[in-house]
Amino acid sequence: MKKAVPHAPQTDAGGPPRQRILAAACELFYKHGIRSVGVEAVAEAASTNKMTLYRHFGSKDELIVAYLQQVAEESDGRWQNMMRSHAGDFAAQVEAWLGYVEQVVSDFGERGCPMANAAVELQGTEHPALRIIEDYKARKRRQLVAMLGGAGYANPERVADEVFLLFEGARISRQCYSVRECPSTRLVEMLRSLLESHRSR
Amino acid sequence: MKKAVPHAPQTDAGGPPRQRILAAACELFYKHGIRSVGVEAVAEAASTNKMTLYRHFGSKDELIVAYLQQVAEESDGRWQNMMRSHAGDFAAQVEAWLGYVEQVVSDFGERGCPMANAAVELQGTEHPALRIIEDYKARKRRQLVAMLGGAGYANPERVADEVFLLFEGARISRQCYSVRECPSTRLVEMLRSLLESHRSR
DNA sequence: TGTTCATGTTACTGGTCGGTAACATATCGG
DNA sequence: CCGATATGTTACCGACCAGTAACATGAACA
Repeated sequence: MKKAVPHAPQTDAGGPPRQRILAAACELFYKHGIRSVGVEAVAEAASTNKMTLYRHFGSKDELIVAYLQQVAEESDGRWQNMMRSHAGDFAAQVEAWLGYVEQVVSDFGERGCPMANAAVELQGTEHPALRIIEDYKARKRRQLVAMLGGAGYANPERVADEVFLLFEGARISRQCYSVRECPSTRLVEMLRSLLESHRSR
Repeated sequence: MKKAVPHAPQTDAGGPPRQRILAAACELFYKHGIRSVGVEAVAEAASTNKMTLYRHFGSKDELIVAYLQQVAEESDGRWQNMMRSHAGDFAAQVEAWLGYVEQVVSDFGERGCPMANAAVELQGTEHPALRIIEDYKARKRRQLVAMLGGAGYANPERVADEVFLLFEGARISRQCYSVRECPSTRLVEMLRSLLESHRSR
């Protein structure tokens, strides 16, 4: 097995240690995966040390949980901002979300959905983080259904599921394809025509 | 970190050691992930020992490569059988493939695409297995395009990509959702209506 | 000034894991 | 029967890693 992160870069950035540690964990866990990143590497990247890390997070498992909670919080916050800044205008909400999707899927640093990746790495265990992932995905689905329902789509659950699977598939595909061939480059246009074909009938 | 596979079950089954080892690796790597399964566990599950394993596979990395090659071989074989047994009848080929998808997605033991899972676990490294994954996915895409093109769909690349992302998304979702809510349960009907809407126009 | 509390530092433990050495056993072809 | 070749067995090494102990430092605050 190759080591994923031999010498962690100092992704410092100030702020209290707990915050720096969490930020470093977010970056490293996402980039290299949960299992292949050691707590020492996280502490180093946060410009601190293992002891301080363990004073804030009782164990690596707790840190993983905190990492996923952080991801969920950021994602939920982003969603709420998006919905609020187009409150009432459902079409604009959908459009804003498509913009976000476009951005995610074309990001060079895209390494898939952090939640899905974590689920893969923790499969077959009873890690408490799995609960967070499940809740997160269910919540995301509900949000999508609500938005599409508001926008007047006939079968919002059905459309949401389809949209969801496409997005999910696109993100995981970014790790399996050479950049040139990855079908995720056409995701947004797929979503557009999918939504078009389910337009409020 | 929780251990994923504390005591490997003896999934014996006869045959020469190399074959048993590979079979055990396939099962364990798929069930619990690559990183969390040790070579000792694989050897035990194959009713042999570490030394014999290392005589056939020079390292764990080689075993991982062999595992993914095996997965690819099986998948390619399945595809060819499916295509051959309905040679000439493209509609029947599509139908057979949908049957396969249905089976995969409703399998209780489904833990996502082994290739995609491996890609997640190896992200950020330069593991030789990544090459195999990339080739595999590109090949799968070509096969799908060929089948759909034969079946007379107007934009086979476009349809294939969409079908692909849906399938990929469905498989990864099985690891993120509680069984009841997983949108993958509706995958096949999604695929059907998607194909229907692109019917040879 | 002196106390307190968070943080830094070093060194360590115990366990796991990939990989190897050395030797024993078994099987099979000549 | 003999020797070659594959396999089993045991023990070990070195690296890594999660987690802890003990102590030093430094800053805020009374």
